[in-house]
Parts: sequence; structure tokens; C-alpha cells
Amino acid sequence: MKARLSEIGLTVSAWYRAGHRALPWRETDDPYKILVSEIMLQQTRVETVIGYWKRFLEVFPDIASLAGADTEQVMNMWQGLGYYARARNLQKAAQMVVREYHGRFPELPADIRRLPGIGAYTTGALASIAFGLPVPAVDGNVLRVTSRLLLLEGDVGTPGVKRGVEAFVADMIPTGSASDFCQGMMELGATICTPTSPVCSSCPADKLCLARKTGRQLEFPHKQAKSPPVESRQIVCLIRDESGRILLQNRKEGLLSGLWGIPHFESDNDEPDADALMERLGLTGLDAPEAACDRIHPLFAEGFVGTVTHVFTHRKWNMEIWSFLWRDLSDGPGPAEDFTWFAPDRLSGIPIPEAFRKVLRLAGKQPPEEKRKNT
DNA sequence: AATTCGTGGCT
DNA sequence: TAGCCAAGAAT
Repeated sequence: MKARLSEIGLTVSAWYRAGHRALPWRETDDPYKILVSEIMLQQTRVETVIGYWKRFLEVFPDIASLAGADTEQVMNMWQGLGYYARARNLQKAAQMVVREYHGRFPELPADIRRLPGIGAYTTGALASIAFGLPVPAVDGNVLRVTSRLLLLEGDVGTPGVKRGVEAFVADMIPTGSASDFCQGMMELGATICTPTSPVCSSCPADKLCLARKTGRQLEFPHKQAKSPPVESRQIVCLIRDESGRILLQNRKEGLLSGLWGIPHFESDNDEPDADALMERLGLTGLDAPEAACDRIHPLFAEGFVGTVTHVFTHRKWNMEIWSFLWRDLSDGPGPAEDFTWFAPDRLSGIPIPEAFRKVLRLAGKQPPEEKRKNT
């Protein structure tokens, strides 16, 4: 078996050396820049990452600049990329490298693994790509490729099977070619050994693949189906003041934390519930359910704007947008501390997730803002 | 082990 | 089109 694994490793690394896609992070040997690419690439497509990676490194060209940056600006560079905990963990990792390793990126896999946001895969990727160490980097590509090559019957979603694959892959790594092999396995999965239509006739490991030999390529990898997103009805409250500014909340935890959001709450009622909105805004000094339409109340309901749907990995928001005017009634109470008023022309400069940008576009509070392109 | 955490492209 | 999926990690 080991001879077989070793032959696969030599074949894949040689294939990678002979030719591969030119990706920008393959033109550097700076561990920091490679780290940024690896974090961005987690569960994210290459084409999407390219533009973000270039822009990010223009603003944070080295690990010290990222460590010392304003977190809001880091989130801003990440806006639209998703999985925002990655951005906050990346900055924490940068700060840890600066503080505990004097800005010198740690080479020991055990040290790399301790950095926030870096798990088994990213540790292997950095160790092998940036430092040439023989450490397995098992991502979704490698799970698929390996499960096909070896006809692995286990569910690749389970930690046990994944550890088993790591052991197999570790025995594939050719001496002195850890980087080419690591990237070769992923390149193979991304360009040849694809999920639904593998091009086996072009595969360098054609003769070594047990799935190919038995015509069972599409049966692998085995994985259990994910449960569909849970739907909910969200009442989204677009609140502007008399000077046209919009009220946003800095989200502190859970979904979309670290980004600015439009005040909203889950509801199954037909009309927006004034009590729920008051509670959402932290306005405990006021009462009366009818208050949202009362003339002496700061919040004046202007009416229904429209609906927006947004699907997250495991949630689906069916948003109903309602418009309110916040009237300055001299001494009245204001929104809670995590709320801030923003002029419409400031919205393009702060991190706001796609779900709420859709709402802003619907309401015409923000220019359509051309989609970021890879340049 | 099972959930949580975004977004966009593709079938 | 509704679901699947992408260079996963944290809890």
C-alpha cells in the first residue's frame, strides 16, 4: 500500500510541476501572503478570492500592518466575502505572530496550528507550501481525489475518516516536493477530478485510480446530505432621521457579527410589532404598542417598502421591509449604544453584508454599486 | 458528532 | 429552479 501511495504522490507532484493555473498567491513565498490566501480560500471559490486577495494585500502589505490595523477596516476589506469570523481570526493570528514570534511567522506545524482560525488543513497548507514541510493538507479536493483513488467507503464528513485520509496523504508526500504535491492534489481536484464531471481521460493518476478502474467515480466521496436552510420571516426596519441618515446596528455576536446591520426581528405577525421594534432598539423608556404611529412618539411608521429574500448556509430570511421616520422630539430617549446613524453616502465605506445591501438597494438608499471584479 | 457560519456560480 | 458546492474552523 505504501508503495502505491508513494507512486501517487510522485505522479501528482510531477504533473503539477509540468503545468498549472497561474494564481497570484503562487507567485510569492511570503508566508503571510500565503496565509491570507488560504484563509480566504476556505469554502470560497478561487475566482472570487483573487480580487479580494489583491485588494487586501494592497491595504495590509505585511503582517505588522494587519496586526496594527483598525478591525473595522479589516472587516471592510472582507465585506461580501462571507464567513466573517475568518477576518477577525486572521487579524488575531497576525497580532499573535507579532507579539509571540516577534513578527516572524512560525514554521513549526504545532505552532501554526495554535493560531486562531487555522485548523488541520490550513496548518498543512502553510507548512508544505510556505515551508516545504511534509505535512498533509486535506481539503475538500483532497478528500474527493483520495476517496476516488482508494475507494474509501467512509463518510468524509466525519472526523475519523478525515484523519484516516490525512494518514494516507502523509504517506503520499514525495521527499522534497511537499509544496508541489500539496498544490497538485488540490489542482487535480479543482481541474480534473471534479465533483460531477471528472475528466478521467486527462488525469495523470488515471492508471492508479481504483474508482476509474471500476467506473465508480461518481459514487465518491460519500457524504451525508446537508439539511436545507430553515426559513423565517424577518421584519426589517429602515429607520431614517430628519436629515436622511439611516440607523444601523453594529452586530456583536452570532450571524454576521462584526458587520453593520439594519434593525430587524423575527415575526409571524402580519403587521410590524411596535413592541418588538422598541425592544430591538433598546427603547425601554417608552411604552404603548400603538406608539409607532403616534404623533408624539419619535418613531413614525411610513409604510411597507417591499420584500427581499436572502439564503445563508443554513438559514433563509424572507425579509419584509418597513420604513420609519425618527423624529427629534427634543429630550426623548435615543437608540441603544450599539446603534449609529449613517448618511447614505457613508454606506459604501462600512462593512455591510449582502443581505442588508440588498435591502438598501431596494430602498434606493445606496447606489447599485457595481459588483467588485477581479483585476 | 452535529451545528454554526456567507456568498455566488453552476447544474 | 432548488439544491449543491467551494483551498474549513470553532464550538
